[in-house]
Amino acid sequence: MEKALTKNQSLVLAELQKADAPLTAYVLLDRLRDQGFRAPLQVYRALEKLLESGIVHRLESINAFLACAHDTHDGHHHGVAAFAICETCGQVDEFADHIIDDRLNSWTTTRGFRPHKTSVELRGTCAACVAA
Amino acid sequence: MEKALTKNQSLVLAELQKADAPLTAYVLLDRLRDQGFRAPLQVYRALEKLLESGIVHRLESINAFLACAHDTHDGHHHGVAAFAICETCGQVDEFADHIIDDRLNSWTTTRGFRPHKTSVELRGTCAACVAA
DNA sequence: TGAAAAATGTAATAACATTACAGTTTTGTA
DNA sequence: TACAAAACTGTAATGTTATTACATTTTTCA
Repeated sequence: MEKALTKNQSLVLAELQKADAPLTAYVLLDRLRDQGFRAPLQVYRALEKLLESGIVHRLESINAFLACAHDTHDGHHHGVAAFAICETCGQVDEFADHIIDDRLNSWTTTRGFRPHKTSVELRGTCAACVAA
Repeated sequence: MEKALTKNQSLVLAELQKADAPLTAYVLLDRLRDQGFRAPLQVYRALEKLLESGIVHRLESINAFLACAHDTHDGHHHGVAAFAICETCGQVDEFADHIIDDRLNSWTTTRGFRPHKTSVELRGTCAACVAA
């Protein structure tokens, strides 16, 4: 069942959803000052919950956060999310590849490794910026 | 052709090679104080070069650095490196999977995305720590 | 040999994240 | 519905990771 979001969680999520690129915690803080945010922890705590429920992703390679591109209303897993991050324009493309999933599962199963959090991130230049 | 390492680069690499787990920049700094290191930048600058040449990897998800597990004497690429990071004992297993490579290449080629740096990181619990 | 490129040293600061402590709101249930 | 537990919030301080700025030295190589 869907857990309702608290006020701070909703505010953080809304900012991420209206942004067209990932935001850092401190940018979120700045953008939420008008809504009463005063300290980093307010942002980090909200993010923590949003990350847990998978509504938001953290891009490890750039310390930034992004609303999940998929419809989150359905509860199903869509495997490991991969991200193509354009270092020029900041746009991020989220995708899933079940074969990559399979390969990673195969590796972890064989080795007895219990994955907790997996990240696949490509940093580079998107087609539009390559053309420009 | 192989570029010779400078003094600072050699010192940083040697520390990483003698460590049995990834080290952060500031841990490296502490361990190299006796060799004359005084400031973070000395570490970061050495790391920058070591990362460029692929002798060292950066683990994005834990902000730490690791000497490459492969023989670096041969100049060949071994595709994208994947890392299984045990959050309990800190040990890291580096592996490569050419099928994952293929899938990522396929995605980037199709989309016209030019990858600059790719990271695949699994954080979790290794077999030994699961057993314990 | 001498100019350009690369590397180094040091200080200061920026960017990202957590700990500690105090208080409030929500939730579930006796 | 009262009330205890759990979750959430607020604030300050601090810890951790990385970069900018500036001055100097060393290496490279034409």
